[in-house]
Amino acid sequence: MRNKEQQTDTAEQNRCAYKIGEVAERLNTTPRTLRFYEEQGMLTPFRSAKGTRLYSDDDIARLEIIQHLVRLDVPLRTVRELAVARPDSRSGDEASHKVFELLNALRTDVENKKRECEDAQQQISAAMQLVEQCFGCRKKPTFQDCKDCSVAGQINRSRLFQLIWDQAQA
Amino acid sequence: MRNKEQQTDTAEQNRCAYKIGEVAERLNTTPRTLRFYEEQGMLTPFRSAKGTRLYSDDDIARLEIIQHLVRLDVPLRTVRELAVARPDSRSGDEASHKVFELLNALRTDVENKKRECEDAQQQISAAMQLVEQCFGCRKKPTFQDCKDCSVAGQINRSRLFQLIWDQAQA
DNA sequence: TTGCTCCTCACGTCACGTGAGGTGGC
DNA sequence: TTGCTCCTCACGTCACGTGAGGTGGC
Repeated sequence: MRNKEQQTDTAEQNRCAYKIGEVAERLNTTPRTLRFYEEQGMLTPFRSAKGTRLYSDDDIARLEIIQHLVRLDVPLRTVRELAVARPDSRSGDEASHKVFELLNALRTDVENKKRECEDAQQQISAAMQLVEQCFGCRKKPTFQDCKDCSVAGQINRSRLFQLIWDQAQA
Repeated sequence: MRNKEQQTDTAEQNRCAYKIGEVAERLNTTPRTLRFYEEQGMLTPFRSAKGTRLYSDDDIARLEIIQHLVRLDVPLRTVRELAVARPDSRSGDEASHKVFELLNALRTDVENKKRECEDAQQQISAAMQLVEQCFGCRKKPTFQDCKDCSVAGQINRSRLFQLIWDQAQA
């Protein structure tokens, strides 16, 4: 690594150094979460002489990716595995196969999650249509009072609605 | 409620009473999770004389709905709110408006989650295509050795790939 | 000096996981 | 009796949330 490159690297790290509060607000999260990611070795922001964390644009990009994965219930452990697979490998071939496997597993997880979302959307829509039919109803919402209502006969149109409509809880 | 109906109710509860192990296996979960849902007041399975939990078909249907919602990161608190909104209301109108609001909030959450999945699918596909290009590469996966590779120039095709490819971690 | 953000412990929470030690039916 | 499942504590874990008490620049 030549001297010129090192200078550029340092310059890029110092340029655009944001404090934890700004970064948290920008990423719609909390300082505690950013400190936690650091605790877990997900990234190591630069520190000022007094110890204040200073995040570069690269750090922020990294955090955004972590956020995306975390929102899809990817454990931080897996995120870290993805991040270290390449530097921990001895050749491009080894690195790429490791990463490919991780990404492949991730892909099926995301596919399944998406399907769950689509199923839930169906359930929610159906349940909302049923619930709307009770707007303005003055009866008490009990098994007895609803027994002969037309809504009662449609319960099986949504499993989610069965949870809502369910008979007395002990 | 007439005598005949009560008999039927009791019969239905006793009929098809599964033990916790069977139920856990069928729902692809653990006995501990089912006990936890009970602790949280999500359902109250019947007990045998010796204390063994016996789950009815209705209990299982209820558990399946809870599982769906939990997988979408719906807090158990919210699931419980959905379940108690109706019995806790004084009229069908009140119940339906409460439930409608809860379902409406849930719908937007699920929509957002689905969008996150779709975005992630794009990222993952793009990252996999890039990673495949490193299959068979004998170089060391370092900044220096990869600098002039054609893959290095495509990093910006996937933000996820940037996490994988990222320069040295401190 | 006041107000704001930053820092490091450190305990709390939520949805379970994981033994520890004991009971009960075939 | 052996093997299997069930039970109730109760502590551990993961991804943070939430004060507690103190420092630092405008």
